[in-house]
Amino acid sequence: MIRYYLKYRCFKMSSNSDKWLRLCFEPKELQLKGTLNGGQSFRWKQIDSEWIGVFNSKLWRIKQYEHGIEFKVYTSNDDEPLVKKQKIIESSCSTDIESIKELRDYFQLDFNLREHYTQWCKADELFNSVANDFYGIRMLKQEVLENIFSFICSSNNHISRISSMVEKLAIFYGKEICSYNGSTYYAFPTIEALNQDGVETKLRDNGFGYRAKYIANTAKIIAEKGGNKWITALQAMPYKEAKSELMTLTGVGAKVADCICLMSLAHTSAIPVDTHVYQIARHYISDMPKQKTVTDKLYQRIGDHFRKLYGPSAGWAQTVLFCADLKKFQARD
DNA sequence: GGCTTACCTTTCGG
DNA sequence: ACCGAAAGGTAAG
Repeated sequence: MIRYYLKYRCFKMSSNSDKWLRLCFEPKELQLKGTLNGGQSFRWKQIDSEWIGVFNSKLWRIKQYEHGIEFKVYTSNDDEPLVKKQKIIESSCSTDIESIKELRDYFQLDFNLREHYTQWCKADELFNSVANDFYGIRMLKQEVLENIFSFICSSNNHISRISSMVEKLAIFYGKEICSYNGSTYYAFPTIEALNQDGVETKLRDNGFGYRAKYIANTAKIIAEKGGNKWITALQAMPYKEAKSELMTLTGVGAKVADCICLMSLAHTSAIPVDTHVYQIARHYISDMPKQKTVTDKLYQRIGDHFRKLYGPSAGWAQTVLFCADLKKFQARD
């Protein structure tokens, strides 16, 4: 068993509250652009040299630099419990350590990416050919609820439109975090907020199309199954069980369920087979049937192929191929 | 089990 | 500028 080590160091850039914190790691462990802009999360935008986005009900500004990343985090003040506020006054560094931990979890920095890249390069020529250009692409560990509703929005849809839909969900039903640089940022909504009357109508009026019903129904189903308790139970399930549980939700089929398993439940071998992956798979599998649609059987077969090729973290490897495939068609930057 | 069709709307490309 | 097609699919028959 190989143990992986990464070096983390944190220090303040200045002593006042408006400080940048640093998270250091080996080169090529994380590329912000490929990771945040690769179609996993729809809530990040690049402004000048920094990435701005929301997760865990906080606003994060993150910059890549030579030996890691620098970041600032903003929380809404009014919901901090008194005890926590006192704690902040006593020791501002404790929140810094919490922030660092949250960020490490979000980027899953305990996963040694470079070692895996080396293995995937050996295992597969196509991976090897894109690995240099698409280094440092990680799976994020996202909030489960955001992940579920984001990918319900993703069906038959463009990334640009998905992003605007997720933003609308946050604006309509999420709690305000803060304003920064002329924009107001909102947390992703709770299940209670999404399970109100009138959600379907409002979303339909705002261009969600048939997904409005999926979202309203799914919110209802999750609430009836116990809301956050259901989420906790889901997080404890093994991959197959979690996948079939997710597929009981409206608008969640095999592909979306696998996205959620991979991107927020840490099931590293889940392979979401979409049109891109299907096209990629055609290059690998010689006797691939000429069907236009992906049947259940074919879906399974394609996933198994990549799992055999890349091993237990095949989902991570496949995401790198997906990013490479995405960028091929948008080489405008 | 596999195949077809409808589904909403926006964005993209010719 | 206009218009058809595609867009990280799913559900129903």
